[in-house]
Amino acid sequence: MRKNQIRINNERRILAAAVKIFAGYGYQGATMRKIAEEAGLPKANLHYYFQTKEQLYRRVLDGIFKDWLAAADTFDGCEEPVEALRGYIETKMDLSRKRPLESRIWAEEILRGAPLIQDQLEQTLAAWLDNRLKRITDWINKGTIQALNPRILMYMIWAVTQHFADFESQIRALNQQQNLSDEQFAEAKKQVVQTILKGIGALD
Amino acid sequence: MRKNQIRINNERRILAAAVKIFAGYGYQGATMRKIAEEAGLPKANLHYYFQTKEQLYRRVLDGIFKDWLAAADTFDGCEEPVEALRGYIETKMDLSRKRPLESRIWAEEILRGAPLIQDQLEQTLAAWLDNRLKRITDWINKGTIQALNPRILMYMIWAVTQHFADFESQIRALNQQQNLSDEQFAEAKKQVVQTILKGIGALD
DNA sequence: ATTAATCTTGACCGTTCGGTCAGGTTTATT
DNA sequence: AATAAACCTGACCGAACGGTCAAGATTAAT
Repeated sequence: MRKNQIRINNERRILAAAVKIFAGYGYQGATMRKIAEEAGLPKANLHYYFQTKEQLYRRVLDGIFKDWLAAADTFDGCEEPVEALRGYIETKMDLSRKRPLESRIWAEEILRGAPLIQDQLEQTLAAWLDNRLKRITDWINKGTIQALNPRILMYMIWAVTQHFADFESQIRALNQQQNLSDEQFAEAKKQVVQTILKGIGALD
Repeated sequence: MRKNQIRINNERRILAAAVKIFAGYGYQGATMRKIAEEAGLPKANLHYYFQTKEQLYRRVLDGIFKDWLAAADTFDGCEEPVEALRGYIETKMDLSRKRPLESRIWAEEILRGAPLIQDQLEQTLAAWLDNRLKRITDWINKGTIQALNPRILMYMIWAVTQHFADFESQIRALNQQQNLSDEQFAEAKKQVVQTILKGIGALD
């Protein structure tokens, strides 16, 4: 057996359990006992791998942040606004649907004022955003999309794409107590892309 | 002095403090001690007016829900989609800007799966939404806006209008650590209205 | 086979939580 | 002025929290 395998396996189990519990109860509402129970390990064992609750939470947030940024590849891979934005919006919505727990943990952290990830927002995310804003500005200068504030466009895209994960329980309550089916979600994705692209003058 | 005035005054003080603390720390993170300190009252006094933390929280949520629905008046007052939707989006964004704490409390409750307000969502909000969906469907049938799923349109509007309150700390981190100025917010409002209305074929 | 390193865990600790309560004070009613 | 009702609050309670630790079990290195 590969060395460190025990550590690798147990850290993975604990992190998976932590995602579930942090998403379901929030940082304060989550307890090390609940996470331990979900992971099927004694509580003291969690503290062997992650010294404090905050360290465990930080590791969870780090993983989410990486996925968040990785979703940007689609944006960069295309030259024209229609493909780039469609790809980015669809990737982001798919990510929110596939991993709603992570989306909710992120949302709660921001809601609480981003006490632990402010630095990453101000540095990594701000730099990431600046690069994309330049590309949007280029499209505006070329006349491919209409004149607008690119920053606000990105906020709109983030808002809509994450809404379907973060407000899932509200959407479910308004959808005969059923989660969106794959068909409904595909329709939503299509309409979101259509509305935004048309709304910025990239279509029609 | 009007009778009950003491109760009225103190309940108001406690509710105002509770909004601040619940918004800043979440339901679990908020403590009766913090709320009491914020209100400038002994903790035992809070329990005299609100027997439990959950009852206090419910009263806060009730107040938020009423404002939420009241913002719909603009939607109903206008016949044509451009005025109705512009009015609704602007009212909703103004409300989020004026009372971001309430918006965040609502968002956190939904994030946690709406444990306390599921009934209100499934009944009051669902009925409210159905009426508005009918009006949107009428516009589609008249050809005033293009064919789309009205439910998804409403989700998009909710997502974007609340984003500026709920994700304020993220927006601030990406805006040179400054909250949006009144001018920036007015620009955002204008662009959101423009993009959505154009995106559904109500403009141009 | 022996030693060292890593892993496991029940029992325990100080702190803080939501909530209670008795007894005093203030306000309203007659 | 007397009584009742409403209001106030320091001290306290059991439960649950994050975290610790010593001692044993397992795995890796020699």
